[in-house]
Amino acid sequence: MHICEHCQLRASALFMPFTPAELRFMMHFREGTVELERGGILFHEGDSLESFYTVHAGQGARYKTLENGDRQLVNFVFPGDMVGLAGTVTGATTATMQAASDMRLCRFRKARLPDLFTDQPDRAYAMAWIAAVEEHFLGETIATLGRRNAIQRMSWALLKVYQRLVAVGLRDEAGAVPFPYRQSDLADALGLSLVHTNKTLARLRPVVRLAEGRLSVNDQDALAEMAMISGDDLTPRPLL
Amino acid sequence: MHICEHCQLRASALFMPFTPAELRFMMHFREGTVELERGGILFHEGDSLESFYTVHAGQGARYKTLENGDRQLVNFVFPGDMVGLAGTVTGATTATMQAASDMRLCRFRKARLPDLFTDQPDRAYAMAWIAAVEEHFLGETIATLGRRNAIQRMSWALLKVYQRLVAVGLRDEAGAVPFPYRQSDLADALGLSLVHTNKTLARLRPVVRLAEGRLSVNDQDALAEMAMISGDDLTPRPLL
DNA sequence: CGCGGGTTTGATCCCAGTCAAGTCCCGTGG
DNA sequence: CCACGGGACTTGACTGGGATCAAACCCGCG
Repeated sequence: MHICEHCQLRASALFMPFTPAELRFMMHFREGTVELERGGILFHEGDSLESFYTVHAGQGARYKTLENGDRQLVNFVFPGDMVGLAGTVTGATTATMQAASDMRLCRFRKARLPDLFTDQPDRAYAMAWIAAVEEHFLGETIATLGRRNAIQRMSWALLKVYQRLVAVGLRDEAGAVPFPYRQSDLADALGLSLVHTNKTLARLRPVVRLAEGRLSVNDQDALAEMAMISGDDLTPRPLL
Repeated sequence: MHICEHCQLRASALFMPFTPAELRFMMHFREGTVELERGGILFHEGDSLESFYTVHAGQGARYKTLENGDRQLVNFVFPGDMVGLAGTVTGATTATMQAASDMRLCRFRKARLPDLFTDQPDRAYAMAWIAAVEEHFLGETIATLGRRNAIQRMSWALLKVYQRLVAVGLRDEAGAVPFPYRQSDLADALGLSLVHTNKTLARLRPVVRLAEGRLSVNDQDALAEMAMISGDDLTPRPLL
């Protein structure tokens, strides 16, 4: 399931293929691409958007800023993801979208969204599917923040990120995946302080390492180890 | 935005009205109603559903059960809400849906979902809208669990529940709304222990009371007070 | 060489979890 | 009629995980 055949190239492991007719339609539907440099902001929380996007390359994060000034990261954004749909449909994005590395995104006009639904009911169905998957992840995040302790949260997050990046084909020979986020990003994602985030990472160092913008896992056993720690089993999930 | 004109009767304050043609279509699309008694389970996490539902009356909750056995409530479910869509689209629900009071729901066949998208693009758009609103709530929940302390979480949750139930017209003369949940439900929703939930409620008692299945707020000032405590302002949100 | 962003480590404190009792209330059965 | 039990709620005492404060360290850069 996907919206952009272009971004789908990178995310092919995740999504079903397009028919030629759909491809032509999508090429037409797409408005262009957007380049975003590390740290760049695609939209702010509350913005009303004229476009939504799919991620072609690079990684980012969506976060909310609370009244007292601190940040809660809502999710990481990876190649193949769709962002900003809420901002076009409801007139206000629910979070700020920022690039953690240089990114390239495909842009789609809001105005043509009804056309998409009318002309391609399958695409509308795909969007329902994507929304459902998104909801699944947010639900897991809620469970993690609500009920797991620091080391469980950390291994859960790193495991999910790793699996996701492997799925989109970004694992290198050494078994590492790109990880442009800072420890403070992880802290804000997991609801931990920066200091405790660091100490927790130290405890996990025998299993997983974070260095030079890469996340590397020692071996397959390490993955199982992380799953064990996080309290998440390795049985392949039906979604994603 | 809504899917069921029947449930919309209860939730009319929230949703836009149907056209007569849509009404005829929806009546046909709906398969029937479901009665659920207090404690009853509509579906379990992981179930593949043949139907999804809208809530006509009563309240419930969606929760996940973790490996270690404890529960994380993902969201409360109120009249006008749609539940189980993910279970029909992706083949696996993301959480268990349980009734906190007796409930009546409207049921819609999965098999007819593509028809809905094809025949009524507006309805498809409505579903995107609903998904976006849902995502908004889940994001707020994540921010709350990640970054707020016990008393902030509690007043945030009670305020949201209260506002929501007022919006669907369930406030009585005394300014109270039905609240069939137990303190342990609140605990599981907010990621707190039952004991601390109770103590936090005690601290909030000058402002808000929970008794006999009702949630009552002293006055308008109390609402502002809760908003202040929770760190959430009272400015009306664009999304409900 | 100084500076700033990111990371690391140690010391201390406090919010919330855990354990333990006890109350209130209602339904059931002797 | 009262004893019993179980579910929801309450309250107190103790403990610990993670927040906070503080200080380095490392490294690339002007």
